[in-house]
Amino acid sequence: MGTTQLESVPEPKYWHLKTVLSEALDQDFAVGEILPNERELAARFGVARATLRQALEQLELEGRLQRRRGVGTTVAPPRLGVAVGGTGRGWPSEAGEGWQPVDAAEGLPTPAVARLLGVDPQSRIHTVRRTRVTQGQPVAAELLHVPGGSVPGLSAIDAPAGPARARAVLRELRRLELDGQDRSVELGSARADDAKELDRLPGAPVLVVTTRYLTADGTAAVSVATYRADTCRLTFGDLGDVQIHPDDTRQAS
Amino acid sequence: MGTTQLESVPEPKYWHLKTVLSEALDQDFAVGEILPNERELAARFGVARATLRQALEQLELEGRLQRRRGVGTTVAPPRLGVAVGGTGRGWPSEAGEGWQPVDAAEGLPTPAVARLLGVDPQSRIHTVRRTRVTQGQPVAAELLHVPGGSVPGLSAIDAPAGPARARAVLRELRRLELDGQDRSVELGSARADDAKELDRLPGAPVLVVTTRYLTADGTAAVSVATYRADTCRLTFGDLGDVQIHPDDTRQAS
DNA sequence: GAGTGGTCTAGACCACGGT
DNA sequence: CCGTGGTCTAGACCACTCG
Repeated sequence: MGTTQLESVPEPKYWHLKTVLSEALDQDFAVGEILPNERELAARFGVARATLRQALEQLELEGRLQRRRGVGTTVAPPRLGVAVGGTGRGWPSEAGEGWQPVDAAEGLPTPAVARLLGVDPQSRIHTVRRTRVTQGQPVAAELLHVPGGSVPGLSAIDAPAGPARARAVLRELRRLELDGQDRSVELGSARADDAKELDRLPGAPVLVVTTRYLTADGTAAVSVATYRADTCRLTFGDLGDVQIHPDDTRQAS
Repeated sequence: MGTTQLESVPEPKYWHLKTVLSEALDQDFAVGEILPNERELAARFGVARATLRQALEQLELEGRLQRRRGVGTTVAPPRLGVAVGGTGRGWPSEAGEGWQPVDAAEGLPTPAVARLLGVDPQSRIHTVRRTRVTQGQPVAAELLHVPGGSVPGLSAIDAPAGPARARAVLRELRRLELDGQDRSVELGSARADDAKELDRLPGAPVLVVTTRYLTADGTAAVSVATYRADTCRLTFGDLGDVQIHPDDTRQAS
């Protein structure tokens, strides 16, 4: 009788821990505040550090925490709403939306890019690297692939490597008349070079946005942008303004 | 002299392991094939099981692997492209696109939902639960929130709990004239109930798609859909057909 | 019951950021 | 230099699936 049915379906420790921490974050901590270090938190909750870390990992994945080696764990601000534009907007903008051209180069496409572009894998393409910064924070790294054949003026570009060359390619690209766009979003993990641009460790979770730019002739360019999944909320339309608290967005009915 | 500079920037073991495994998956394994178990793989690569698991975790996050307790680790098929519709499509379809109504209930909104709907947190709303199935696989679980005030016929619904009631609410909803939509995508982790519908463990990575349905009167409904991040690629437009191999989509220029 | 992945422990050392 | 989070180990036990 007196026996209450405790843990009949024993919740994993890290899961329970995550819940407890999540509530503590809401109530007892302000954005930017530093949490006690992992060893102390683990001791305080009576678990191994690895278990505590599993809980922190989840919370970081949900955008609640930010961890930096050598510094500590801080409470993350709400995710930034970054607009990625509805279908059929237009060419990639130059200065707008925080995009910053980094460099451009010529080379062979990967099989997947060749397939997306609908070109011969052996044909040379131009690749523009851009970075997107919002409110001082790097949020995305992009590779924009343009087949040499789709833009006439491309081969004439003689700007030296660097932002100037990237801008030149983009300028040529915008001469074309755009018919529409195609977009897909999936989860990925940051490659070493992207991670560096995003100020994260390799393998960090990212949202990979693949965009096809279509003209009457077919696919004129393909962009693959990797957004920081921990700090970003991709918006299509006007939802960007609204504050969404990550944890109570969804509810049991 | 004879000393080659090995590991001058020592790559983490699990990262290197991931690369090796990734290549092995491309070359030596077919989709659906079962890998050796974790203990054997760890032994074969000379690492602790935890380290091996860290590599597997990443590969699963990228949609390359599928792990099921009691069964084993299998090679995952390419991600399913699931259409989530461009901005301004229309009301949620009933039978189309694999959506299946599950249930409907009345209750109070969470603060976040109330904010998205622009209603008083104390007002009662209807919540419809739906599941989306594609090619026999559950890919998404959705909660559709409808304020009682926005649809006149809603209070007259007397269908018993279950799919019939859900269909009734959707039917009433479709009477309204839709002005547009708003959408955002972010990373999250599956709540226990969603995880069950998606056939995953709680905490599994999901893509949370929040949609606002707008009429002349304001926000008529809000949908929060959680898609399996491991198996799904969300598509906006016509990109759904194209095969994208997860790993070589992005390249160094 | 045998075999699988999932959780957890108690340590150790490393890489990085600030002082 | 110290303190932080990041990696890694070698175990143990649990929960699940299936024959």
